[in-house]
Amino acid sequence: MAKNGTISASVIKRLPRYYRFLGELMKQEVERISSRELSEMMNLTASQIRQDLNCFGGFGMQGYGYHVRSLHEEIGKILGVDREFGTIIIGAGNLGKAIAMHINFETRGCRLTGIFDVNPRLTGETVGPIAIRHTDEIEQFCKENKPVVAVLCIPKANTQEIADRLVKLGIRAFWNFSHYDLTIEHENIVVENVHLGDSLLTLTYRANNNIAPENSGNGQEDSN
Amino acid sequence: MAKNGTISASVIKRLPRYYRFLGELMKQEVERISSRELSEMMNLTASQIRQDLNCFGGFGMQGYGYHVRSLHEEIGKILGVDREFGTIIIGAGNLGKAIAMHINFETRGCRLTGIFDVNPRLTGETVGPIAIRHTDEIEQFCKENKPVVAVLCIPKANTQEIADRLVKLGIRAFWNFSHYDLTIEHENIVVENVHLGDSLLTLTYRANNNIAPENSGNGQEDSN
DNA sequence: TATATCCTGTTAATCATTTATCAAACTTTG
DNA sequence: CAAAGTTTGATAAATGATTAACAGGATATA
Repeated sequence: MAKNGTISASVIKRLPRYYRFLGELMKQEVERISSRELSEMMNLTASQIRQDLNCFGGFGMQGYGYHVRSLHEEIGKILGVDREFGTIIIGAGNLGKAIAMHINFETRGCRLTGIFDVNPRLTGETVGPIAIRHTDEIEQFCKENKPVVAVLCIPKANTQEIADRLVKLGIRAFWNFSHYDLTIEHENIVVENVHLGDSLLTLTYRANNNIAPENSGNGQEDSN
Repeated sequence: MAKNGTISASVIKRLPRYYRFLGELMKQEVERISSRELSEMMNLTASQIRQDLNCFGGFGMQGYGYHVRSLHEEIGKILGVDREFGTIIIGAGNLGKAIAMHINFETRGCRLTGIFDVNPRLTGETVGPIAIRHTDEIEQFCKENKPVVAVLCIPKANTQEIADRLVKLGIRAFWNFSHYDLTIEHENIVVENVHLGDSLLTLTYRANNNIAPENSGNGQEDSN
């Protein structure tokens, strides 16, 4: 909550969503917006939006609101979308390929530079502009290209082993889609466990017990 | 928190993870486990585990702990894994196919019965055991098969329109992977917006500001 | 069987997050 | 330019979530 101190996880989770909505507003050539208007668009309270933004600095102006373009830019800086973290995908199965094609890494501070798979039959096949390499080449590749982010799309049995190996090669952020709860003891290494299966289960739970939960609004929920 | 009252979203989000860990313990033929042991495995406090489980009833026994098999079964019931919600995927691009192949719907109370895409070239192609149908067939299919869950893997421009159409056809739960914040005004309809892009952005934010956040432990984070 | 140990369910306390409030500051309008 | 209307940033209040504490009941052991 402090302007310099650590930002709470709840706030951080909302930042990308602010960034998206502001991007949309920019496309629609909206110049200014108040916390009240934005709150209506986003299904939040105006108070929360002001509180969140003030963790990072007073971007608004009384009687005016927020300048859409500047706020978008500021949040972009906070999120680090201007960086170019080298990014590799481990596992070129259905999911690995889908993520390679579906996620716009560039607009999120990442540059996808390599895809790896243990299956030698896939070696050489291309996913978009990138050729699949064999897992044995990871060491060589990392020494040359110094990637920072690794996306894990591999079976759970191999996940911890591969992750430990990647830590030694300088990977500092793991985006883990494997059906396994990855933990890295090392400091300064961050992990995001996605667990799509868990996400589906919470959905079906809510579908079952669907007596319009008064607490969480109207049954919408975000996974982030 | 009340035993009958509404369960908080925070608790619900943890249930699938409990379910997974208990499943693993069963595989390892562990018969009983205490909240303390489980808390060490899962990186939670024992207190939280007991608190969470007690939202649903006293499954444990003093001096003994929890019977792994029974607890697994109970949580399964709560999550509704025994149900068979008919499930369809809309959009058979990379992501739609990957989800069809990668997610075990059966073990999560869902039965995947149809995949649809607007692209007529994909019609007839199979994904696992399921043939892709053209989007025009959705109406007919829903009348005959009464699916309840829809997985949206389509561009954001079409998402709201398709969702509204599906609501009329009886869909009551949306698992939305499109780059769009879906909201359904209807009561008794639940939505889970996944937003993989946002998930990546929170990861890179944490990688940037990576001065070992004392609050959230050691930099591990779950998306659920 | 008696004793020491263990562990749950529950209540209380702490901590975190969200919402409400309001003075100060800017914009708009006549 | 003055008055009316907005809207922020900051602080306070309210709500929610997590952790701690502990009595009561079960197990394990000798």
